[in-house]
Order: sequence, then C-alpha cells, then structure tokens
Amino acid sequence: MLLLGAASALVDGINERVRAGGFTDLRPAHGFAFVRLAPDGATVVELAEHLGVTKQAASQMADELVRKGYVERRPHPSDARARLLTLTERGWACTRAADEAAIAVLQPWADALGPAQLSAVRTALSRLAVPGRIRPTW
Amino acid sequence: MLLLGAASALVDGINERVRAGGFTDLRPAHGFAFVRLAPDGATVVELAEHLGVTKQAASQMADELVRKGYVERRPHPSDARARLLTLTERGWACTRAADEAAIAVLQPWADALGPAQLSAVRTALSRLAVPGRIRPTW
DNA sequence: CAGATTGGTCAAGCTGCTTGACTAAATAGT
DNA sequence: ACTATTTAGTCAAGCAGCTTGACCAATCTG
Repeated sequence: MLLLGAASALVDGINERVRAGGFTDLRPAHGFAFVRLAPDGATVVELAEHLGVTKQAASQMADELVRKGYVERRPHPSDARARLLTLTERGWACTRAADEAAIAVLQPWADALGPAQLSAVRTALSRLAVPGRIRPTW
Repeated sequence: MLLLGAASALVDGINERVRAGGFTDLRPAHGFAFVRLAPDGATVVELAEHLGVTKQAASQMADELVRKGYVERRPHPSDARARLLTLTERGWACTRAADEAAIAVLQPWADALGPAQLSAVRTALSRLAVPGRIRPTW
C-alpha cells in the first residue's frame, strides 16, 4: 500500500507541476511516451512496445500529440514504410519541465533520507521491479 | 521509474498469484474494493470515495462483484436508504488468497533487505505517499 | 523474384468511466 | 410538526482509450 501510494503521489505530483507550467493538455500517460521519444525519436511500433499497448493505440496517441504540437511525424531515414516520431521544440520544453518537476518532487524526500538510505531504497526497489514493465493501467 | 516499476511488479505479482489460485475473473482494481469492504462492509458511496470514482462507477463494480459471487447487498442496519456491501465466503477466500500472495511477493524482498533497511524503506515511502491516494488509473 | 514479414492505417466495437436527471429516506430549520 | 435541504442509490446516455480484424505498401528471405 505504501509503495502504491508513493508511486501515485509521485506521478500526480509531477503531473500537477507540469500542468502548472503551462502544459495543461497532457496526462501522465503522455509522459511515458515522451520518455521513449526524447532521445532520438521512435516509430509507432517502438512506441507501442514501450507503452505496452497495440500499435493502433500508440498511433492514436501519436496523432493526438502531433495535433497538440508536441510531436512531428517525419519520414524514416532508412525505411520507407516507417515514420519517425520526434519531439518538437514544445515537446522538448515539456520534457524539461517534467524533469524539473520530478526533481522538485523527489528532492525533499532525498534530503530527508540522506544518501546512504537513498541508495539502499534504490537498490531495494530495483530488486523488486522488472525492467520492462512501467505502465500499470490496472 | 524504479518506484513505478516496483509498484507495477507488486500489483502484477499479486494479481497473477490470485488468478492462479482460482480467482480468474478479477482484476487488480477489484482488490482495492475488497480492501474497503473486508473489515465490516461499506456502502456504495463509501466504496466510491475509497476508490476515487463516482458512486455510479462504484455501484457498477458492486453489481459485477455481486454477480460473480464475491459480494452481497444487504439492508443497512441503521439507514433504510443505504445498502451494506459485505463479502461473501468466496469474497473472504479471495481476500485471504490476496494476503498470502502479497506476502509471497514481498517476502524474498524483505529477506534480502533485512529488518533495519526494510523499516527505513517503509518510513521513506510513507513520507512521500499521501494517505488517501491509492488508485492510479493514469 | 515469389513468399513471408513488418510498419502503418482504417474501421468497428467494447469496457470502464463520466455527467445529468431522478426517487426515496434522512436530517435541519424554523 | 412540517417544510426544505441533504444524502444514498439507481437509470440512462455518452465519451475516451483501448482492443481485434482487415488491409496496403515497403522490406526482408530463400
């Protein structure tokens, strides 16, 4: 219960701050998409795998993010079937805002814990967590 | 990310074991309902508040649990408007199975950590978590 | 270079939730 | 005591996000 409550508070806290920063048309789920798109972009199929949904659902979310100005669909450099989804400047701005929000939420917690206990928690969590699985949607 | 992954792994692990125990017609969301109904039962409105959804949605879930044989609707002892939702014997059996599953998932983790670090993690999480908020549904 | 695979879209449908409107029982205000 | 408001619950309609199924075009394989 503590674990779920903490995870929930973290996501809500980040989301709230991102919204307060002017990105009111995004939900936490979009953040998970940004994580995959941020480094070098991704195809719809790759995004779908990352989010754990069908490619149709991922394509739908991509449509929404394009419509809202966070993502661009550009031709894939090496595969004429595929299209590369990349962040626009606004998409990058949102990603930066989310990073800052995450730090702002976690910082007081890290301060209160001290570095030794923090790393203990970190290793403890990594033992329980399975790498690939991020998205709940229960 | 670790926190989300751990929470997700925990929920999935419990759900998987509960399903393996014969309760294949339940989702993790139902577990959150059982938590509120288990001690003494609850009304639809109380269940809705606990789950963070509208009373209509809670009523709908209650219907489903009644239909599947986990919950009973009985007249409320002190309020003729209300109906008290209580667990059936099957509901209690499922609750016990879930408790055992939770222990089974967490035990190896607790063993690996040791009691001192475990309580450190516990207090750390309780500092971040907000009591009421449990349900993500992002 | 035919056959199978892969990336993406279109279309239809479902599930879990929401808002809105309403009844009946309980409570509050004179 | 009696009206007015609140509260518990249901019925109905609608929506958002996801699914399955079918399909086309580009790519890979033998």
